[in-house]
Amino acid sequence: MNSSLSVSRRDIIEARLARGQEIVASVIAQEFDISEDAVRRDLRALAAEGKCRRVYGGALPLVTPSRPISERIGKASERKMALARVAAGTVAAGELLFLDCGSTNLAIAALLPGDRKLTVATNSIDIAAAIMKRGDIPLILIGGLIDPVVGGSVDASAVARLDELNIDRCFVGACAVSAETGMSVQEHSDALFKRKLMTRSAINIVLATSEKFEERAPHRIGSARDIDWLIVEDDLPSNTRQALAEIGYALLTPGQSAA
Amino acid sequence: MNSSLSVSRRDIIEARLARGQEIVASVIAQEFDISEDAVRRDLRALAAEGKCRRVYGGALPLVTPSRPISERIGKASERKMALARVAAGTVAAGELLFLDCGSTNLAIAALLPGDRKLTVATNSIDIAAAIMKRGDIPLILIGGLIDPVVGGSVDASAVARLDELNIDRCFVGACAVSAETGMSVQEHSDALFKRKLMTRSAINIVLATSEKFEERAPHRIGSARDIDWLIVEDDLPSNTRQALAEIGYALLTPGQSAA
DNA sequence: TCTGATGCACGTTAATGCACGTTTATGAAC
DNA sequence: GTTCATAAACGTGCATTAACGTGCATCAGA
Repeated sequence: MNSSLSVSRRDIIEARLARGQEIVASVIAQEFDISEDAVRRDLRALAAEGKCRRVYGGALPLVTPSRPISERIGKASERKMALARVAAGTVAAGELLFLDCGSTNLAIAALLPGDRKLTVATNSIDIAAAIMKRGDIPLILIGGLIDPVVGGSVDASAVARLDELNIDRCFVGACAVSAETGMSVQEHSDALFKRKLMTRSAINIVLATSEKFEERAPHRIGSARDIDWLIVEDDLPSNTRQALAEIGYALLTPGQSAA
Repeated sequence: MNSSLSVSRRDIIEARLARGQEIVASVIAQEFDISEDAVRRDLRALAAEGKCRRVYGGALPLVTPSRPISERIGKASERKMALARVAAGTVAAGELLFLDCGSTNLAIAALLPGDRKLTVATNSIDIAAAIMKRGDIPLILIGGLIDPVVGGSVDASAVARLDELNIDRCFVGACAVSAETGMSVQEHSDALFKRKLMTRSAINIVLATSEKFEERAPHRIGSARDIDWLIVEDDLPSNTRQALAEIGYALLTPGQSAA
């Protein structure tokens, strides 16, 4: 790739930090095939410019509230970011990912590792914009008539396009989740799209903030046997968590993933 | 012909930079079988012209490859807005419009009248985002593999989708325009897409700021007989304007439209 | 002859990797 | 809970390599 120029390498690191990603020195060293000394020098320089916070083992983005406000406004809460970070950590090199519509999945777009030859497909305009802004991940857009509520295409034409993809890992959005009724969404066509989508993916993952367990929605898209992982927050009540586990949901949480 | 050879090499480097590619001096030297000194001289000259950023080992495009289009969004200058206003004024009620990729067309998205039962189709992520943000115009998105330079899908899959649309009025983007060579763009696949696009639309309109007449681009997309209107700025030199008119371009300008 | 592009020689500078001693985090032993 | 050992990460200095700019000679085309 474009690793031959040291300045562009520093630009790449800076872009990742600006995106909110953590930088691990040893990972960068391996990715660009240079010694960790060189990486440390880059990180030191970036920290000197105030672009990041230097920590033992790498660098952290500084969460300045002064960043483009428009970017932060609609941006996911810290809790969604935590779920997204777990989700981004599950991806394997070379996979074709699908990011379904949804604000939590939008957070994933910014946090995906940039060094694993991933490809991202999506039907969401916002997620497409986020991936394109990164510039380091090939993007396949699923077109069709845009549903203004969903913020992406979920019509028959979009469903038809799914047959052209062999998805490795799919992050499915859901409006409401419960142990009893499974996962549901508001729109009928959205539900049709998601059901088809899950059949086209080897691995299906749903991210659900704790609010999702309070919500109800009319159109069911599936239950435990349809997905491989359910990523939930640390504060989800243990009885809810137990109920989910008994029905067969494989749970992941930020706390457990950090360990 | 030595000098013309040299010029063409520099043009090639410049075109690559314009496409967002990074330039490695040693690679160029080997590719053209010249010494690195000559390459460095080229890069120094380009940097002096403000065409690139000189770095140790080569050169980087000024706008980082990651955000080619999104950077330009901000400066949808008043001049582009003026062209876009003329364009938006041409639409008739009930039409299916197509907004091709391009910052000028992005400006149209915000200026379209909201009360004429329009439908908008586009292959541009940024334009889709703009239309969706309005919320008052139905939107059809053309999907496919996203070309990061173009900022939208222009691959074979996108071209195939065009057959499903009967477009009433299409605003086609162009990188370079001239009376002699017609309208051209940087990317090959983009050119293929635009040529097909124009055959699917009853009316084709191109918006060209005056800079477009100074630019050159490799891939021709058409000439006077392929479009119905060419919208240009008021300050376009009258000899250029006359040359265009003689060849058969039907011109529209903000001044004339205001009258 | 003149111009401009080129390649080469020269001293200079930037980026890197390695060696060295120091600091930090972690976990086991007490 | 404190102490201590250990390994990983750290910073610094240094040598090496690649790229740099400049000046100059050369060569082809005008």
